[in-house]
Amino acid sequence: MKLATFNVNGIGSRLSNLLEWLEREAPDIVCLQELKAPDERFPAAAIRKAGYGAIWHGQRSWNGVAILARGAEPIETRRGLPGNAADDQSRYVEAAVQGLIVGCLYAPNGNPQPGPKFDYKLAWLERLMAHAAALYASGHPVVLAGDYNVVPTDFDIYNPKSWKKDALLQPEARKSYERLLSQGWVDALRARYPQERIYTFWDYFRQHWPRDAGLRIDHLLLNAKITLLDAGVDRWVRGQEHASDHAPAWVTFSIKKR
DNA sequence: ATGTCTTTTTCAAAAAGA
Repeated sequence: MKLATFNVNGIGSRLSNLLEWLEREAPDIVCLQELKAPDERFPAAAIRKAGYGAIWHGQRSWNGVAILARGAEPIETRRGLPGNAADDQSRYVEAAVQGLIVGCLYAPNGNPQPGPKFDYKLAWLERLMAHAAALYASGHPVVLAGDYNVVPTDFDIYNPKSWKKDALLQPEARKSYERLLSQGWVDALRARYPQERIYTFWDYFRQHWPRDAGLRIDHLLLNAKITLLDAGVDRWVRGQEHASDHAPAWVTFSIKKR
């Protein structure tokens, strides 16, 4: 089983890149973030034609998340994180698919910090943590995949110097991610590559992609019911014409029998 | 401070978020 997460940065302008990637890599399950489209503009027909069932939680202009399943229909188990009924940003959707629970998330960026956006980010991560604890303990195999907007350590960025004040590197955000992991989750990319630098995002500025000046902010977290087989990043997608600023990250795994 | 891209309002150019 192969599950991938891909921040597309606009499903409307990225559809051809997405379809080419789906055809070439054929992941079984896909988590998408930053659709930047309301529900009625999700390209369900094109995705179905590519062989995928889908659920989505869109929003005009910003955010938006979706879960795709090759040759199957994801069964939605949740839309939106619990814990704040007033939160109307589309950043979480969850489904039962292929025998596991998949949580697809797009954490707040949090810039500028300090400020209300950073406060919202930390509060959102707290809510994620509370829900993740319940999922972890549910007895089901669970994968939590998406754009966490957290660079976990200085080893997860080409050079932290110019990002020291960025919300993605703040100690509070890093502590949140660390506390989440301490519930028992396996960070698939780091587990697979303990000694290598591995990135999932290269911003559009300052020639970051040609210089391989990347950040690791897209993460795939596995609970104890899942056995990690392999993981990686489809870097070729970032090198395409008209690419998103993120590349897809993926994991292959099996589900434990007991 | 800057860099670049996407979306929205509105139908060109600029603002805002990332």
